[in-house]
Amino acid sequence: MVSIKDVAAQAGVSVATVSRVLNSHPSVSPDARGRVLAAVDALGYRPNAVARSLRTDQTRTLGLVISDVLNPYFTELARFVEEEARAHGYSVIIGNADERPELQDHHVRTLLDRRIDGLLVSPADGGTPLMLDVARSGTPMVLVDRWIPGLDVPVVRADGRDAIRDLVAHLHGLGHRRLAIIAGPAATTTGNERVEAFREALSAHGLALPDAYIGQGDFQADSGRRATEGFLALPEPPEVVFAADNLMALGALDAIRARGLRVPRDIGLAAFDDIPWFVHTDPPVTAIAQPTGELGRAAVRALVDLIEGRSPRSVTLPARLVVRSSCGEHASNRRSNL
Amino acid sequence: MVSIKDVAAQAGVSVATVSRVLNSHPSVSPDARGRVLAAVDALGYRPNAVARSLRTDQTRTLGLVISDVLNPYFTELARFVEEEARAHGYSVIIGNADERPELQDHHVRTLLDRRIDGLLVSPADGGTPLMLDVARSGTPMVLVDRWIPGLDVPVVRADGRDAIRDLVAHLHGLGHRRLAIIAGPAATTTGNERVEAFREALSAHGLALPDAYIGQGDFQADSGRRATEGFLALPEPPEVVFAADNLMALGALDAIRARGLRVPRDIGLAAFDDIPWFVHTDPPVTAIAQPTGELGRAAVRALVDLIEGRSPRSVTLPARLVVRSSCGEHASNRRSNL
DNA sequence: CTGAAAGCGCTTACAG
DNA sequence: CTGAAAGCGCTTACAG
Repeated sequence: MVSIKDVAAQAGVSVATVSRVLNSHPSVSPDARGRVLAAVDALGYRPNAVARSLRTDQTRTLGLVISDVLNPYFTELARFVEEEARAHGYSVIIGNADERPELQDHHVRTLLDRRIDGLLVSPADGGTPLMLDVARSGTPMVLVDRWIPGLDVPVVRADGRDAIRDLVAHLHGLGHRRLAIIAGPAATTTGNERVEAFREALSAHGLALPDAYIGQGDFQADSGRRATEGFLALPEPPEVVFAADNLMALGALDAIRARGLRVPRDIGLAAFDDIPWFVHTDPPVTAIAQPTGELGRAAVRALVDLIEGRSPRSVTLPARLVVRSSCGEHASNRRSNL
Repeated sequence: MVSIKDVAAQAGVSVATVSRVLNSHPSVSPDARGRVLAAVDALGYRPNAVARSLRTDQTRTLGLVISDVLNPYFTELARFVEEEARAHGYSVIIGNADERPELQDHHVRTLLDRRIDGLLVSPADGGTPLMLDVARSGTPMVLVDRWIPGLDVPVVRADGRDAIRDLVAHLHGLGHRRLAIIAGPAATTTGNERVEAFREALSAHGLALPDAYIGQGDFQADSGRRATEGFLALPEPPEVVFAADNLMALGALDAIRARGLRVPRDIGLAAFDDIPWFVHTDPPVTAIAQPTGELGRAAVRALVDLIEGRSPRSVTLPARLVVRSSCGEHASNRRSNL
């Protein structure tokens, strides 16, 4: 590998001068600059980012630890995060926790060892000891989507409360009364909140949320499958199942189909997180859409603020209900919705 | 940040000794080891990976540049790559090219600047000058999914030829004769090959592939939409459209639905790449499945071989046809397929 | 405007 | 078994 020394030799200047032109420091003579640039070009020199990081104590890199790459919601989030980071001159390294706290911690540790400048995480649970340490250590950190109660760290997330209320109103209007939910892990805020918001919305309509109608999931497809099988085996199964994320909705569809039942004729289905495929599923799935792009961008902006010494505030954006036909339709609405 | 010096001071040994116990070098007295470990623990010391990399000239990091993170096929590939890399003691940094050669090059350059130990890429086109340079420079590199003609670099990919032949036989058996394809970019090998395999399979049945039945796509949804609109506007539209990846199939479904048409009644649809949602689309989509997990694992193994001085060979794995109902069904088959 | 020198945090021959 | 020292490739006061 050609190093700064080679460039200096070729240009007939010191490495200090080479470094200055590379970092566009003002005090370099046009002549020296020209010779350096020519040498860089001739040699195909590229500065060693590792050495530079060691010296400057900054890597211009952000770490992003997401709960599950296979979840299209997080994939999309990751894409926007990278895009915004790039616009600010940062690269991002993604770690996939697969919804497992130990794997999350493994990635956090690796990222810290690499001395990333800041950390973006959607915690896989309520806060491992490591996560608490990191927060206390002063490493710039921002939480996305999910947060850790009691941690004084900026949080960028969507609030699904209103959308869930709209969903329940929609279901109630359709005549459904037995409504069930497949929840995420109780240790995650999104796991809890969605259940609580659902429960409150139900009670506003005088409906209860019995324990049997709360399926315990982990945000992955298999758990949606199992929870749905549980519901279907009940003496009085729910009329509609609300899956707290899109993968559990996929699992629910699997289970319903395996039983030979049809949506929405035999049972309705709705999901948190909207994805392009929901338009083409059989039937199209009613879902709650998050402003994913905005979330990703806001999270990066908050983290960069933190890194550069400013004090960002938490950001909460509204989610919104997208009605399709998976919960049944009003007679008057038939054929009106694509 | 606590450094190796702090640990040495606390343990009452030299930094050399600390380094030795950290790297489990044999010649360290049990006593010294004990004191170092205690100091590491007390101080919460974590070695600085940046400094270590600079010194050892290895980062234990692999770069993975994929064509499009939003494509579930590549997301899955990335997940398996990370898993296998972790098993070999490597981290991976993912770069998303969004099917754009300049963005791909940006990531390759960044990755090289970070001195990753090896590069895994599914090229966004036929080979930018940078890619050719990298290959020639001797940087350990393995191509996945797509490759660059004329480049002497190991390639790990699936061969869809047989599966495409099976698909065409299936379509022919169903009575379809006017078969169209939405191709990927001509500059990609997967873009070309799938068209050529399709054309050959057609000719084996005495069918031609007219230019009007070749839609030019770019592996992303929008292009599938546009190509399908083109097909539907033809005086004699095709009976079946074969999309060369799952995102273009999504676009095709959008276009078909927007026209008020139904699959497979009005037009059939098949796709390269199988994804979980295809089971639940309306109708379930006949697709060609790649052995994604095996591809990801084999690619990492090949790259690690290269890095460690062994000489891996290219790997080609078969893809396979998964018949569902999006192309119509034999009368005898009705109701037999879930 | 320029260069010599120190130093970032490690690892690793070398000498003892 | 252990430590002093060199060096990886940079950047940046400091002096001129």
